Amino acid sequence: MLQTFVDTPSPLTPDHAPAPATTPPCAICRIRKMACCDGLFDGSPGRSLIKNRTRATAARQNICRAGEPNEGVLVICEGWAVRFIQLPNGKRQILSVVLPGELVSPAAILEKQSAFSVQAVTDVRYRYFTFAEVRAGILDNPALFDTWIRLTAAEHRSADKRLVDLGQRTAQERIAALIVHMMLRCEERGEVRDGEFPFPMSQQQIADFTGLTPVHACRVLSSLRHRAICNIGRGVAKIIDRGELERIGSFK
Amino acid sequence: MLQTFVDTPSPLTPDHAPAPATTPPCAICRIRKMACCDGLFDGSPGRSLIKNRTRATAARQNICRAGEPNEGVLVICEGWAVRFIQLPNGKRQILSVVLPGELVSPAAILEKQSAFSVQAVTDVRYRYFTFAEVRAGILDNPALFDTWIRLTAAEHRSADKRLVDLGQRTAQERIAALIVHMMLRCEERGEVRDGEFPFPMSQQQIADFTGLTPVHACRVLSSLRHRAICNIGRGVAKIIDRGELERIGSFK
DNA sequence: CGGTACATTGAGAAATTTCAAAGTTGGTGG
DNA sequence: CCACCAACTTTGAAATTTCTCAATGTACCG
Repeated sequence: MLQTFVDTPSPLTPDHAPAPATTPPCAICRIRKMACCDGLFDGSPGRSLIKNRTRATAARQNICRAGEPNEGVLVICEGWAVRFIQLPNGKRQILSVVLPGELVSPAAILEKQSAFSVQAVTDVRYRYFTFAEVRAGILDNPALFDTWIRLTAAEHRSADKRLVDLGQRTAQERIAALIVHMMLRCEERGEVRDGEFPFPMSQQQIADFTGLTPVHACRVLSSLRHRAICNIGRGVAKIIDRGELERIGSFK
Repeated sequence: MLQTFVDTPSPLTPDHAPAPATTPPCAICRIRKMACCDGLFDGSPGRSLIKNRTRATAARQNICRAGEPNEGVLVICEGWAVRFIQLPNGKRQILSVVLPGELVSPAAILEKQSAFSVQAVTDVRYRYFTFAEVRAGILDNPALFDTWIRLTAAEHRSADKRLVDLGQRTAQERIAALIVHMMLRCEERGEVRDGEFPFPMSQQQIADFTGLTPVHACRVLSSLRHRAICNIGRGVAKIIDRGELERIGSFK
């Protein structure tokens, strides 16, 4: 797995080759300045990230499963991951998409047992912080406390928005909203060029996120493509008519 | 049940009409021992609830609206309330049902501007704590910190469950899940007798919670009634076949 | 009483799912 | 380099779920 990650960067990994896991990756982390881990931990030498090894999981593999004891607080260093809940009948709901530099779930930071699973969308590099580190960091440092409050509140607002999405909006609106949302997040990271950005989610994953069947997700994507609004496929999203896409995807 | 409201004026009352309550309400609060406010604040005399007035809002009126500056941290003292988001097109999604003794949204505890609205389902009595009180309380007292963490994590797990509900389950399953969920919460409060408990939500509210139309919610409720599973109406839920209801409502 | 909000019912339309089959893609081993 | 395999995507047709519109019935309140 690790070998896969180091030797065969997927088409979606940045031009700069990913660091081998033995190099302190945070030192060269492209998004370190915007990453939660930077604000949360790099300041205190004793708790610096650098001494923690990263791990890797190949695309489409699970990083952790609901019900397993948590190893600590999970942060994605590189690649896309999704947080999801699997039902006994085989259906699953993707709860959120996690990008590099983000905590997988700020609100679940002290949960000893996870209520959700996490899957790698692309090849992913990630690391854990121990509960003790995180708890002490937050209680020691009021600024960290506020940062963490802000992250938790943001995650919560985002969950509320998703509820509105799933409860009140059509298939097309949900898919457009997902594309717009990912576009904005990629834009912040400087990953959008000529209206194109990495979009590694499969149609099955898009369906699991939006609460649709893969077949219907495919039809909606075809329709968006056919109407020259955007073209999603092969790991890349190309936005053609941004105004129209945002109009469809925004709350009405 | 809410005799104190008889003397509050008609439904045309301004939303923030204060309750006439001269009695310190927490002293007689039936659910005080299980309420978040008891654990969070009653211990410290300087911040005791007792000196804060409660306010009242009549059934079907809004307690606060999204976008308005928050007055503080909202706790429901008596009655049912719902947290919701209203879309410009008139649709709305109910995010959660809040019962007496509960914080309206633990994760939003320090948000100066609310992202959601709150509506009274029944006549409701409630109060605010100031941000300063809450923040100081949490930072001063590690036990409170942990309590609050737990509340936030629970709210978050609940939001995730609702996402699964809205994304993956049928109308009948969602409605059954709502009924079972409220039954369990009422059971904890000792409000279930002979399979009956208060259920003041209108069909419109049930629909807004489950992401259905009121007409379809009505059909599902009729079906449950017709099949002798449960009978929802006139503010009361009567559970007839609990096993079957739980089977329908639980994750499959 | 009379009105208003809420609940129920029917019929047809629209959105989404299901099932099934065929086309594509990318990776693997010969 | 090619053939093959597995996973993913696309398309069609029919079934199902849910919505919309419209009309009627019912409870509660002043």
